[in-house]
Amino acid sequence: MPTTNSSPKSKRDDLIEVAAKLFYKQGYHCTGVQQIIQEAGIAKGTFYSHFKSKEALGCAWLKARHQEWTGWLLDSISGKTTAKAKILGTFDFLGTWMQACDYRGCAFMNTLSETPAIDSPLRVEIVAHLNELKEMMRQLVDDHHSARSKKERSDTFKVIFVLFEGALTEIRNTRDTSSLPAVKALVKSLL
Amino acid sequence: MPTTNSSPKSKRDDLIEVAAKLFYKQGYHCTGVQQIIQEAGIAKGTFYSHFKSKEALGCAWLKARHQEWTGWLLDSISGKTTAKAKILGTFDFLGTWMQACDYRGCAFMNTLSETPAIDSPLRVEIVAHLNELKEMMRQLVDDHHSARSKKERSDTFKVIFVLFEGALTEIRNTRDTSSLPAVKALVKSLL
Amino acid sequence: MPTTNSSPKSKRDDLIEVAAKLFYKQGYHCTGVQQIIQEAGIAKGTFYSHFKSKEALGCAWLKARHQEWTGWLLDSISGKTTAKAKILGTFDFLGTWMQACDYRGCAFMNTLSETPAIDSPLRVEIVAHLNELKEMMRQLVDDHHSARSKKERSDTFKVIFVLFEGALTEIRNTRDTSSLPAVKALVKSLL
Amino acid sequence: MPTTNSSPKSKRDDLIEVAAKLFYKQGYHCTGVQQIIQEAGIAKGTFYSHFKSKEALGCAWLKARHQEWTGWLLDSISGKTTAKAKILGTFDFLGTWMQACDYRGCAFMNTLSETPAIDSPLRVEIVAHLNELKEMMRQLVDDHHSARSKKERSDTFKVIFVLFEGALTEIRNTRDTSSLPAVKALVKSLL
DNA sequence: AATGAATGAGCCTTCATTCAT
DNA sequence: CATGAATGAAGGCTCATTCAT
Repeated sequence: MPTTNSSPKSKRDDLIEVAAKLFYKQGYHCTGVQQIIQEAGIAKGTFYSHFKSKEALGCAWLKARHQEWTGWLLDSISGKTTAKAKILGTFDFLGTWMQACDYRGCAFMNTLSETPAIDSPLRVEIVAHLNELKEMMRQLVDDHHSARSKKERSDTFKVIFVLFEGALTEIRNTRDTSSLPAVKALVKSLL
Repeated sequence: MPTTNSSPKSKRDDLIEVAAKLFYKQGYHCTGVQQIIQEAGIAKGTFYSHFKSKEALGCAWLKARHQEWTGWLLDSISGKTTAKAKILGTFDFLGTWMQACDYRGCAFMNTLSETPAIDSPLRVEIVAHLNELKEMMRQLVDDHHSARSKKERSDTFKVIFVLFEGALTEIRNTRDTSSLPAVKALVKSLL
Repeated sequence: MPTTNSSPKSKRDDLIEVAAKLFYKQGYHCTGVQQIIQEAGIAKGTFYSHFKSKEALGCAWLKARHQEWTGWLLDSISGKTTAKAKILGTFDFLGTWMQACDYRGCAFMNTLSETPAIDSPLRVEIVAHLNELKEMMRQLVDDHHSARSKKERSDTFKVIFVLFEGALTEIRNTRDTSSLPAVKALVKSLL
Repeated sequence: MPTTNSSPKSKRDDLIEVAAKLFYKQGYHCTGVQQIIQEAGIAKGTFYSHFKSKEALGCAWLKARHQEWTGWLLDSISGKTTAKAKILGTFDFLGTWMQACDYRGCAFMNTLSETPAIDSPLRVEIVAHLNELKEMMRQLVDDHHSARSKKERSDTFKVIFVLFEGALTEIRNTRDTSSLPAVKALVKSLL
């Protein structure tokens, strides 16, 4: 995601950008503040003038990541004209994106795995992201199946969302997208 | 997985047992060797006479975890007489187990999230587990659909496995099993 | 020590005022420049345009504190008409002031405890304060015992000053003024 | 205070010994863990295997200091045969000791100045020391004035203790023992 | 004067691991 | 096998100070 305007990036943005790369690739706990500031070419003190803690940077990263990733997803389906096509498009996006990210998977789910403490501030961002993604897909299903009963729509949405999460997980685990066509075919049959 | 004989547990087993609890609950990187030996009541040196590194303990944990978890799964479906009932039973198991483990999810997938390095020794255990689980389920689908074409069986298996991984992920993320009935109904419709 | 005119306080004075509160309450080394400027609502750069270092602020604080505290002491005995009454009054002041300051004790002695280096600039202010206080009390004793020999006056002053410092210390240590009456009675017997 | 036997000192004792020197000379907050381990020739990790924090070392130091200093005091008056001589001896000790310690004063009072927080663990040790010293002197006064009323003994003790604390403070402040003879003479007159 | 971003040495503490006993 | 003292690199974070605006 290149910045759209040519305004000079702030150090804060530099830090988030570097952290995004490292947290995502190496994991949150395997990435030290030291490495982040080193790769960003920024002093220790500067880091802590922008973020009160590593955790605060983690939250800022997840907030930014939510915007970025949601943008990618929406962009990828913006050309589709029907809700059904959009839903199917999200599964195509899954394959494309996972290959592009070297099969690292969902930043939010990965960070949730690393941060089981139920009161972690990171969890707030994670849950917010997952909920928003969920609502986005629920809306698409509702749009497509507007004629059906609430219960039917809800169940359809539930399994499609589980298929989305499952496909993501499977591709991450195996570094292989070969399950995707069958999954997509099943989704199609549900719509 | 209880030990089959009544011999006193070795220190090595004590360490794995304590590590299992802590790695699973807190995460691999958030759990220090110090905490493990402390809670196991074992000396530092003794630890390193049994495991050459924390990573080696991690591998031993995952090996043991594979046996334990697979045992739970097989036990839970051993009463079923048909392949179809066994497959559906795995989804019931999912709900029961996830509630019992406080929604922490799959030790292997969580550890994969924490340890993205592709050459990590932990990854070997993770991949082995996931592959064995996959083969187990593939066998069940093959047994059930023995009359169908290889391609059909393969596709059915793929989507069921994705549904299994997806349901697991969804329950972990939301600490809620309410997606499970719809997922199970879909699986049933596929068999 | 209120400012004698009604001009708005300068930032410099704000800084000294905030520092006074924090240095006294928390100790000199436990109080950071950051906290001072934050509570004063003043920028980092502004701080260093007024004081070349934290130590310089410390000196300014002690200078101001000397004026303030000496003012309190003099005010408290200004109503007394004899030297003897004034001397006894200083011990009454001790009790009143120590209770008011929550038994934190003498800013100068406390800072001396924190700053043992013999060439510390802070020490200059501390010694100056203690000397001036000493001369003030010596004058009172001289006034009262003007008929006695120099040696006698000097010895009387010495023990009274030691009793003053001792009472201050004792009240600080115990957060309790119950030694004061006995001390005051002894002082009275010496005059 | 040299160790009386030739047993090899433990690293823990080395650390306390080095810390004692540095905390006393430079102050608690001006002395870093780094400097302590460096001068003790001990690794970081070793430090924290002996003390869970710098504060814990501080407490251990004060505990040891209490024994050491009390020993010095008792030794210095053990040759005296009467309570009166012992009391007067404590003031002689004051002068001797203060010159020997380069007028740094009482480790406990200095540390109290640095650590105003009322719930500091260091304060527990400080208060314990001051109380024990107080009881020691109260006992001497009681022994000497056993014929007098409780109130009389209490008041005498109070002023003598204040004189002790005051003399200590005055010598520390001025790096000069010249007040001591007059103080000692006054104490003598009270006994 | 005034600002506040930027600095980097230093803070206390924890880490996984080694080694002599 | 078992011990636990010892290691030192690295962890996250705060410090007093500088400097371009």
